[in-house]
Parts: sequence; structure tokens; C-alpha cells
Amino acid sequence: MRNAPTILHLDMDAFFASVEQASKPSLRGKAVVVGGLGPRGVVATASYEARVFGVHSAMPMAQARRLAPNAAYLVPRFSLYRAISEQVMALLRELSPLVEPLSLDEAFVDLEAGGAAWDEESARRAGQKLRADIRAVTGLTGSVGLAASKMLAKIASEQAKPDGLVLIEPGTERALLAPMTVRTLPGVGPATGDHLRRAGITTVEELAEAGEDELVRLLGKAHGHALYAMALARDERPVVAERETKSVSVEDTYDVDIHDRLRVGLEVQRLADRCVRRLREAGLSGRTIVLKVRRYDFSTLTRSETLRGPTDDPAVIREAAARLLDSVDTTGGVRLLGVGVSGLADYTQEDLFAQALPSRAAEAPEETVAEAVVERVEPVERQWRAGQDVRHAEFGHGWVQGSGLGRVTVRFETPQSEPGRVRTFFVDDPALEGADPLPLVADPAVQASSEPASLPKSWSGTVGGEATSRP
DNA sequence: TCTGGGGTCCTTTTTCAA
DNA sequence: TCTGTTGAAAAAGGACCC
Repeated sequence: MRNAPTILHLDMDAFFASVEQASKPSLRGKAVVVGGLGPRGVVATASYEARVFGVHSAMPMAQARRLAPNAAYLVPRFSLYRAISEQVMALLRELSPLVEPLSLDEAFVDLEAGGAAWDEESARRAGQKLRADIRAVTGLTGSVGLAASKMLAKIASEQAKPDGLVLIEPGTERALLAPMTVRTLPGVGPATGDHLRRAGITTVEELAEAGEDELVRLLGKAHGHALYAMALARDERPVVAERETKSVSVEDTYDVDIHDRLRVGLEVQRLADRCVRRLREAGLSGRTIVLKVRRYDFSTLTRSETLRGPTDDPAVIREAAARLLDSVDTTGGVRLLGVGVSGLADYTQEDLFAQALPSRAAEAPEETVAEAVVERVEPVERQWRAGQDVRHAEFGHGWVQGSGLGRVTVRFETPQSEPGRVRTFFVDDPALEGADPLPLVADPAVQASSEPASLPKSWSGTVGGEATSRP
């Protein structure tokens, strides 16, 4: 292991919720919960003010509402988060070419490889400058962990939260880890935690004392070896900038269970089409088609089929998904359906034998029953979702606070304004229209010319990523 | 009103051809 | 030709992470 603490882990603080607070002045200092608003939604991110009430990510939304009834509940706006994430990742790449994003709000950076730091002092300086830059460019705060390995850098950023920096001094690693619970280590979740606890192991120190052989016996080869190494603070995993995609999948949880077998079939076709769209956008094709079914009782099963060669043909993938569904008993109802493709190739083979199994299927016309049905759904009445940005001809930029009973309530404010006033309109008020999010930080050049700052085109007008369909 | 969506990796069992 | 063994893929399930 290197000994200078030059691996950096960045973790943005309560990212989704912080973005919403930055773009909506009236929410600053308030409990904000971002997540699915449907009856089966879960919390994606809770602001620190909301965490005080015990709300945390992955919690069912219904439970969050009981704990914090007065919090603001918003749907996630992924295109906005992605755009801000890109700004942050660009700052990381100024430090080093070796940047490994883990999600929209987290990444590792190898500072030494980029020449940005070589010892404790320079690493600390680089970390503090990064935090300042992130604040200047995005208006948001992030926490930084610095250590000699990925695992420790991540533990450090966890300790730094919120809005801090922690550097783990070389030589102190094992002593630091020893008293911590095994759940601190990456890869130890509820199941492994329980398993270890039943074996009388609750701290990292006890993990190390148990010995490698015992851990392998308890947890299997890969997990046992890996965990023993972690317990001794040994972690040589390199920061890897480019990791290629291994699978592409889409899934939907339905607001109410689907019992009608025909409807199940149609939904599977829709999902297959969506999956293909994503596959093609990424310029990929794949050999193995996977169908996922979660039943009414939350039991989950998957069925898969491997073709002779990779494909991105919607007809082929639809047919495969339909065949897989044939082998699944759905009596009792399904709460979730998913379709995925793995065994990816970054080219589409000339498809004559690639399509293999479905002999007649390949000739099936592209326009099927499923597609016809998809088109007919939703006679597109205007829908206002909580958190969505809007513009009113007279009152300007604002966001939807809520809607119902033919009315929509809008708060008029922008990232740079004071907290704004609320007004209510009819949902079909012609003066009201959807709008793109505004930048969180005023661009000085743009300010000077008094032009409204425009957004990258990729910030499509779509708002909210909620996928649950209506029954 | 219990429990999202998009992934990765690992283990065990089944299948199939040499 | 029949049968048994073996080993690799494929299939299925789980755990984990953000």
C-alpha cells in the first residue's frame, strides 16, 4: 500500500435535497425529502433538517411522512442532478485524470497519479481547495476523505460529513478501525452483519482476531478473504477511471399489483422496448435477456435466456421477454416487472444468426399490440408534479408546491431571489407553463450582460423521473 | 399505505457437450 | 455404442451499494 494519504473520496452532502434547497430559497433550512411520491415510493435523500426526525434514505415514503409531516416532499429531478454532477466531476478531473465516479454524488480521485498531491500537506491543501471550488461553482457543499486507500478514504469522508474534511494519518489506520463496527466496512450489509454477529463478531478488531480461515469458512472464499484484508486496513484496489457497462435494465413498481395476465404481458413488452431504447442510446447490444418479477408477497424471481449472439433488435428482445414470462406463475398479482440485457457487446453483429432462437419471431412486425396500447395511454392532460419548475407569463419563474382539485399552487422564486410568494392557479391556466431549472450559481459573465443564463440543451424539459405507472 | 431503480459481484445449481 | 466424468456456460438467487 502506498503510504501517503493521496486517495481522495468526495461525497456531496445530502445531494438531491441540497440541490433542491439551492434552487428553492424557501426550502433552505427546512426539512426536505426527495423520493418517489407514489404509494410505494421510498426516500432517495433527506436533508439534514429532515434527518433530525429520523428520516433517512431507503425508508418508505409513508413512514417518512409520519415522522416528518411538515417536510417538503419532492420528486427527484435527475437531469438537473446530472448536470450539476458533471460540473463537480469536471473539477475532480482538474486534479487528476484518475477519477472514478461511484454515483452522481460520489467519486474517488487518485491525487498522486495526477500530480496534485504527494504527501499529507499537499493532499490536505488539494482537498480544501476542491471543497472551495465546488462551493464556488455549484453553491453546494461536499465532504472529503483523504487516506492511503479507497476504503479508508471513504470512511474518512463519512466522518467528515457534513461539509468537512478528514485525513487519516498514515500509521494510525488499524488503531482507528479496530473499535468500529463491522458494518463500517464496505461490503458488510444487514445479512453479513447478522451472520457475523451470530458468530460473536461485532467489531473490526474481532474480525481481525477471528483470522482469515475462519472468515472464509463463515462467509465464503471471495468475501472472507476480502473482509480479512479490510479488517487489517489492507486495500490495494486502484482507482479506475473507465469501467465498462455490464448490463442495462429497466424496471417499474406499480402503484397497485397487476393481476390481469394480459396486462402483465403488455407491461413486459413496454419494458422491453424501454430497455432497447437505453441499450441503443449507449450504442450497445447484448446476448442475455433477463426478466424480473416481484410478486405480491415481495418474493422476487428472475428468468433469463441467452441468444447465440448479441442483438439490439426490439422484436427479438420483446419475444425473448415474452417467452420468459411464459415460465412464470403470476397468480396473486405482481408488484414489479423488469427487463434487462447483459452479455454486452459494443457493436451489433450482422444479425442473421445472431438472433438465433426465435425462428419466426424475428419476422414479427415492429408495430405490435403492445406499442399500439402504449400510444393510447394518457390523453396528455397537463400534469404538475411537486417540485417541477414553471414559468408564469406575469409572475415569472417558480416551482410547483402542490396540485389537486383542478388547482396548482406555485411558489415564485429563483435560486438567487429571496424566498418567494405562493399563488394558486387553475391547472389549465394558459399563462402557466413548464420550465427548465435555472443555474444554482449566477454566472458572472451572464449577469454582466443581464441575459437569463441558459442551460445546456441536455437539460431536457422533462421534470421528475418518476417511473411508476398508473393502474 | 412497507419495502425504488439502477447497477455490481459472488455462489450454487443445472445443463450440455466433449 | 453406451455410459460416466468433467468442466464450462448458463441460469437463478442473494447481498450489497448509492
